[in-house]
Amino acid sequence: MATLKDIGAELGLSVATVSRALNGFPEVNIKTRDKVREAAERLGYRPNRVAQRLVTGRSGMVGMIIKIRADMSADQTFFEMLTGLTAALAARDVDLVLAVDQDDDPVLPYRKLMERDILDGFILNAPVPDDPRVVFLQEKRIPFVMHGQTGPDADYACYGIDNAGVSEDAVKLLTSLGHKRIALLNGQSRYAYAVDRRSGFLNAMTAQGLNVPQAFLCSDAETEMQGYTHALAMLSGQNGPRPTAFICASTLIAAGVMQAAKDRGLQVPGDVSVIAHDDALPLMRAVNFEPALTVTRAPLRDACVPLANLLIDHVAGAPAEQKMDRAELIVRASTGPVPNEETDPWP
Amino acid sequence: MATLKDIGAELGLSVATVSRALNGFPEVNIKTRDKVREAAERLGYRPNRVAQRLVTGRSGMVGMIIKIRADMSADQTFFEMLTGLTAALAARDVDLVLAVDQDDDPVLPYRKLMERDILDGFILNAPVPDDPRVVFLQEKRIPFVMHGQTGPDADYACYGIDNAGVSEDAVKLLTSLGHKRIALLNGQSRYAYAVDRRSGFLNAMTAQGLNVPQAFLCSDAETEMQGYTHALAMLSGQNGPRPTAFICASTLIAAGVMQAAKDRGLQVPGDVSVIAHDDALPLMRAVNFEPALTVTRAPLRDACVPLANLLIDHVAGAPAEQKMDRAELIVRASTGPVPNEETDPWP
DNA sequence: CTGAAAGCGCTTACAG
DNA sequence: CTGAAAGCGCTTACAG
Repeated sequence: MATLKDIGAELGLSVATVSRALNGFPEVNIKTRDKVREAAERLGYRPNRVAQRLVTGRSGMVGMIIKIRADMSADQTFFEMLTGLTAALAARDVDLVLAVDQDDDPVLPYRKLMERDILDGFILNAPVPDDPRVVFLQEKRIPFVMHGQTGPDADYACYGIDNAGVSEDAVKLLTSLGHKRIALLNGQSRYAYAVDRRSGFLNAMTAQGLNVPQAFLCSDAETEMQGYTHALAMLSGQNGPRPTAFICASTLIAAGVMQAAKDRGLQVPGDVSVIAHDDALPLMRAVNFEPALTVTRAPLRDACVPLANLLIDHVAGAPAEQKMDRAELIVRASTGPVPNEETDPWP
Repeated sequence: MATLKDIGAELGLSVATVSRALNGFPEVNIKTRDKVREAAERLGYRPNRVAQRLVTGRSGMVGMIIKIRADMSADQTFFEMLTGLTAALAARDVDLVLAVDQDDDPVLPYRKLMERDILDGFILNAPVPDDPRVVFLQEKRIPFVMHGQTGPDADYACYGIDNAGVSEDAVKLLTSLGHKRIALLNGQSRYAYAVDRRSGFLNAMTAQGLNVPQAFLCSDAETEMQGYTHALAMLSGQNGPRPTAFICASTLIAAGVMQAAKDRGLQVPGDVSVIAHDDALPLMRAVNFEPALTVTRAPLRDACVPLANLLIDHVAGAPAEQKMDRAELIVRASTGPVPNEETDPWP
């Protein structure tokens, strides 16, 4: 393995100059710089990360701790994040170390990893209200970034989409189509995103002068089966009027809803409109739905770049930054005008 | 953060002596050693891994590349391995870096990671015949360990269970109970373990003088649904005689088989015996089956310790070693004597 | 614009 | 049994 010294010897330059040239320091003579780069290329030089890390005092590694749930519906999400984060971090020469949380105490795995003293910071996900991990890491002054929006008052680095906005966009689209009886099939209420989606939904409905019966709200695991079960119950009409539209927390839930509509003999979007939030997971493409699914779209993988950059910059000393993006509304074929009550098979 | 120098200053010793004491070198005076250790403890000393790595020339990190399949049945397995490997490696101060294989070329992700020049070696799994990853890594002289047995002639580090033996044990148990018509619901035939299970099965049957009709052999994804479907077909009796016993590649498949038996109105083990290989995944416990499942048992997590140690020793210069364990046969309630042909509901 | 030097925190021959 | 010294490969003030 070629080192700076080898290049220096080759060119009759000091390692200092070689280092500066390779790192693009402006004071280096441009001809020198080019000579150095050419030699580095030719000798197959690659910087020794460990040496760089020793001198900069950073390990170049960040950690992520994943919680294993019996609910395996999170897996696609996990692999998608893993793929994206690995790439986004690698682009800045940072490696990701994973650990599995097997404990009841949510803070313990973070403590254990820090004791090994090899990490510069952490990436957290699935924030909950008053997240104990946040309290712990802030107290220990350990850099981290949170995936997910925990409110504008967050005093730590975080990136996420505007989840209240997701619900607002869906409600606006549906009400513009005349829908009044709109159901929300939400994610589990212990997660911040589900809380935000719910409040965004209720606020938007209220703003339209619409009232939401309790029976139109549910929070559950994001599986196809849950979507199916809840939609089937709501569409039975046994607990009062049926919804004419569903806002689904995920495309997986939407798949269940569409099956339920079918099993009830209802057309989408003729009788029932369906809109879902789309994390753009490769195995569940909204365009391939029949009919193609209207979505609020925010590819999970896209979140990885800001997450990686926020964390790396923060580790390097930049202040903790909060960043939020708005999901994109993509209208496809699963949403349509509210059905005419006269042609409604279950008036 | 306290350093060796700090401890030396505290005690009036050189960093060399402190280093030796902490690393348990035999030449150090025992009193000195104890003093040093006490001071290290008191000052909260923890060695700087990066510095250690620079001087030893190793990164202290190994990689694993995971392939993402549409077939999500592998997930439990993945998380189980991740958990076990992380722990087993951490016990020897090695970190695991994960990457996701998104490419068609199975070798590309290994090449990419090596170019980043941060890994000491790799852990591979799911070997296939003439594995191209093995060819590549051997050619580049990159240390690795394979999870899975690829034959006694392997000239690289590997650890796995005796998969032919798994089938042999199952066949021996079942034939000792009088079974002659035994079906094998195997994993996908592109994997080495499935090949070994199959040949072990056929050899053991032949050794008993028993013949296996083609209809009693199948290779498929290891899902409950596949177990259900194949068992249901075999138990229909439409393609010739029904099997009286099933050997299943996994407990998940066995769950499907037991459901199929139930749906056909058959008792386990009265009419049909079921035995499965059990990786001891936490979410699919063989003891909780109804009836409790007879298994060949080899907890996946147990494999992680030898894997980690084989790799780390190999990285440190030890020769590549092949190690194989035998699964444990645990007889529970799902296997019983072959049914009397007279009482057999479908003779 | 470039170089000599110090230093990051450790390990390990080499002396004594 | 212990210490002084060199060195792992880099970065970065400090001189010139």
